[in-house]
Amino acid sequence: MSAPEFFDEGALVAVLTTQPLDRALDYKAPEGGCHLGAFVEVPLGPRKVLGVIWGPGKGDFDYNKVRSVIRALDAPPMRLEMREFLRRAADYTLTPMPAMLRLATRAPGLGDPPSMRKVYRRGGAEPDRMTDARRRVLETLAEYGDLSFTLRELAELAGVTATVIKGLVTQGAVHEEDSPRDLPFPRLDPDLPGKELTEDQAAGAAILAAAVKSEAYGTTLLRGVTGSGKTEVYLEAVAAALATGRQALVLLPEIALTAEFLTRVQARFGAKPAEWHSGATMTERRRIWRMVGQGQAQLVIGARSALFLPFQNLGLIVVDEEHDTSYKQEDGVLYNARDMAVLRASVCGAQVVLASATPSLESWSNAQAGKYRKLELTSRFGSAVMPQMGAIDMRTEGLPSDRWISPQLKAEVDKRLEAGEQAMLFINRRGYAPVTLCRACGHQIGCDHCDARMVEHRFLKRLVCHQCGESKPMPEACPSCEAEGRLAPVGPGVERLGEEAAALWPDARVATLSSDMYGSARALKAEIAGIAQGTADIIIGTQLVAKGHNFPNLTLVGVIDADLGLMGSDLRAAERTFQLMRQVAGRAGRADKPGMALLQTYQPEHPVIRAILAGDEEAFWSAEAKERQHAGVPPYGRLAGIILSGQDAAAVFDAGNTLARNDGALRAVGAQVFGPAPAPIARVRGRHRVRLLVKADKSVALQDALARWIAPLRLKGDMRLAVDIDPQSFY
DNA sequence: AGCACGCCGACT
DNA sequence: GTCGGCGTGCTC
Repeated sequence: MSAPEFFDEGALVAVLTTQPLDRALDYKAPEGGCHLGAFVEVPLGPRKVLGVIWGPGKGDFDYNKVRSVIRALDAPPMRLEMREFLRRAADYTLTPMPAMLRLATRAPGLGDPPSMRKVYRRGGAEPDRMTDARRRVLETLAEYGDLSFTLRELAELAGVTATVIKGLVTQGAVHEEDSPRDLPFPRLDPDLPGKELTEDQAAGAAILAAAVKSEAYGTTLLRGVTGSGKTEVYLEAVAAALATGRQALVLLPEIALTAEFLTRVQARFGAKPAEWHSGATMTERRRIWRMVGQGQAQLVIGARSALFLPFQNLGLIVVDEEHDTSYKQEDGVLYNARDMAVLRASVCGAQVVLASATPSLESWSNAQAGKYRKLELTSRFGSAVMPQMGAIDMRTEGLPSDRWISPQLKAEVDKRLEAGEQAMLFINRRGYAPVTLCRACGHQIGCDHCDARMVEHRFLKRLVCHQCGESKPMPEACPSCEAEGRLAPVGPGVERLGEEAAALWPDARVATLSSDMYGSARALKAEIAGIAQGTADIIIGTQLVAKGHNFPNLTLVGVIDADLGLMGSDLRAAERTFQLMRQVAGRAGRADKPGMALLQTYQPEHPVIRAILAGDEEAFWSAEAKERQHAGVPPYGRLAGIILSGQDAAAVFDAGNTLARNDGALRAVGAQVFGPAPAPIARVRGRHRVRLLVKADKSVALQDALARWIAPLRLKGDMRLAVDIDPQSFY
């Protein structure tokens, strides 16, 4: 027995709102009735709130008190598969449904009638007098044929003021009309010839295209080293989806690198796709949300939240750089976009492509177990080869404590400079120095709100907390002992490395790339594009440069501190270091020149460093898999974090202890609790945080047990509890 | 999330 | 008396 698809006026309907209520509420269907899944406006207390018709009403509320839905909004109803996706995502992440629904309704003016704007095109009449300015306007319009423009566009193109155009409108020579502001995206043409593919790539593309055409769920792990043409291959899967009239979504981890990507999409399909990210304006967001819902955006390139757009006919989701940690949302609703992509695809019968040169151990083991199809691209495009890799043993380099570029690395950079090639020095630390120490009393400057140290940013002339974003001017005197002029930077950051490089190579052009040094993503994109064209000889960069940019003239990558990330208790530390090193190394020698990658390390015999140098990925993954299997941790066991936070440290800890003591629901399924312990970030914006870790066997229905476990806990005051399924950060 | 209700301490 | 703190509970 299936739910009715339509409810007549006055019928009882259950409405899920975006307000944090724990269940749907009954309402009467509005005048004219409403569809199942319809976006509606309902009265809630004194307010009007957004909701979705979730099903027939339960009828367990005093009928006389049931109020009516105000109106159904002008948007296609939420599809069954979307509701199913939200429900299952909520179950998996233990997120309340309203919070899940909020993710799916993140578009402003969702119910507003289409907003209009004035556009201008050639009118039938001729102006009474012809002037230079008027002629330019008419010529511009003639040049572009039937197209129409906004006032501003036309004025700019013709080089006239708005007054001139308005004058022509009164004469009838230019026609003014209203047009919907939210325009459909230009059609993408999947039949345009793509880049020529190698045999290897063509075979992979054919497999993916066939999978997409099956219109059934399936996940493929697409593995290929940098430059192996992963993008070209999965764009053929996109082409297959578009050719069968279905929509496609490409998720990217870092919005800063979409410029290059968009160019490639445009080259393949002849037009730009929709671009969904946090920096988009309200207007853009609304346009994309609407057009996706009307099927008039065929392809969306986006950050993780694009997963919650109202696709009508989704056939393919690509998760590029699937191992990237930024796919894990770390505040608000805690979800991993990679996993949710697989869930969404399985619900709507779409294909997933997880693309990476260095997959996560999770995906690797799923492929190994046969749950995912495995596709490998082995040959590199063109004549480039993988770089020659080597370690620099820092124990024998004898560097002073305020210098980080070893003589050996310097010598190699010198060679590149002489040859007119580019070198990159990589360090995964933003700012100037990670620690500011008082030489008089030993005090380290920390954040007033968090338990993190403040990082000096000389570029901004401030101390910045990388945890909460708090910043303050660099003080003259020590805040603890008030000694003046004794504060000293300790340790390297990307800015300080840039300084050292500028001193070592005074005649070279040194470019320092760090996300916080550019006012906007646009400025950063422009800088990166410039560097690729050769505006710098030495590139100093953070994380940012490890991600997918193509620098054709780059032949040397030096990793300043390859040991960063090998320390600590993070279960994924080794995996992450391995991935990062491989990616950085992949930057070198992409085009027609052989590359070299040098890792500065104090522990050259460490298994991770050795695996990287040997280039033996299978050996690394097998060893790492064995370790995790032995420890019973993901992906061979299950982990969940419980984070309690509040103003009162003692109360938060007490609540944690209460939870830990009453762990019957967990023991019943054989799960263990560890903690409470101070959370990885023990204090954020003045709130104390305590974490418990729950570890269980892979076969355990962990979410159910967790829900039963935390249900009896009554949180007082401002205390909050968040469940983090599959936590990513451990320190 | 808001907002009302209600139960205690400090004031005109 | 009553103003206002914020803990508790409700919203169809």
